[in-house]
Amino acid sequence: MKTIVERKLVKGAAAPPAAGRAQTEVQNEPMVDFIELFFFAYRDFVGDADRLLENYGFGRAHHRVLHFVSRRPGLPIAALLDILKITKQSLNRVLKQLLDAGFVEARPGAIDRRQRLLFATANGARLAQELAALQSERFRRVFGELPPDAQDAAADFLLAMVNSSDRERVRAHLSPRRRRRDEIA
Amino acid sequence: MKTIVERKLVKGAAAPPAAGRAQTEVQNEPMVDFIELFFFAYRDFVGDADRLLENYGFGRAHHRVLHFVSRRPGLPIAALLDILKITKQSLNRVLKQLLDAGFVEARPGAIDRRQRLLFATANGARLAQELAALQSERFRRVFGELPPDAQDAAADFLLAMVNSSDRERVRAHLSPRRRRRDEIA
DNA sequence: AGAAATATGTCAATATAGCTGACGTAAGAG
DNA sequence: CTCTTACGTCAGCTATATTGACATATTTCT
Repeated sequence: MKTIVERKLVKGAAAPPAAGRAQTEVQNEPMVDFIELFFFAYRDFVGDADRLLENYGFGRAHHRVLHFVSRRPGLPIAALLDILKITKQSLNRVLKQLLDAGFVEARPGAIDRRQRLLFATANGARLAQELAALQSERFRRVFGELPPDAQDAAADFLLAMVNSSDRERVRAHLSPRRRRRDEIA
Repeated sequence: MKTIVERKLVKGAAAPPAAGRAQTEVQNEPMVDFIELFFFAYRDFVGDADRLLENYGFGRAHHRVLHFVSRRPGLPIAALLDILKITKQSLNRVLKQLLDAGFVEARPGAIDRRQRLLFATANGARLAQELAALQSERFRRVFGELPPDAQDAAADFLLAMVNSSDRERVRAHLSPRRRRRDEIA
């Protein structure tokens, strides 16, 4: 029986079809490097935590929720949804698992009792810290290999990459030392 | 006070192991900032392309395949799997759609005819370029807002973030100008 | 007070992107 | 001629996301 493979193959391998391609913009070219670098860097960055999370039966979604809840104690649901840019239905499955497992807890808001404010439990904080330690190792290695000003440069670069609509909010949650860096603007 | 800003990489120079607990504590804190910055930066970076891809009925998976096929004409399946770190079954669904849609084509290898070498078609190259242009815009804005040396600093940073096992291969695919930057072995 | 808006939960159906395991086939390598 | 490699494919499963509809408190507005 003839396979689909044979049908799809183009007979007589010769020159690539789009042979004369893409000399279009010279200034465009170097940015393609960044697209690729960013992909690989992020791929390996998240890969670290993934292995640890498996031991707990959690995935990346749980990691993100736990991270932000632990970093922003008392975070309301709506704020978390806005950070993650997902729907409440998506969040709910993951959040419920974290609540059931006792890594996160929710308390009704004191001012607005419709809100459920999220907090990491002791266990949750411990796991969050374990995960952060793992990923911090990578950053520490990286900055150990680079000149001393690389940390500030990287922080500036990453912050600039964020959509301007969210940039100030992201910056507001950096540690005070780093946040102060470009308040001179 | 900093004396000289050394831009060259300190290769293989093992970072000093934790000198003291107090310092570890201090160094730990800012890294959490980077974890968060990296998340937000990547979230918005990929968000750009997602909107364009919807018009074609494609997702991120298609984007990644198209990107690497277009950047590495004649890429064999196995190499693509290794780059993406996914299984062939996962790749196959996505790749088949790109083949059927005429954005990618496969030719048997000239040396090893078991291989299917992947190429972007003219249409595929056009879409890849459109996507790259979109994402390049963000980088161009970012580097427009930062000092002139930020571009090299960002490239060094991102490359250092990649697992050492893949770093040389990633670097080998950078544009020659950038690749030459730290060939000082 | 009553209506409207808000914050959240939930049910159902669906899409996408990944996975493991098992099996098949053509072609290179020993 | 066997073994291995490079790939395709079937089947079934999981994780993460989506849209749409509806329910329930609680706050806010008129």
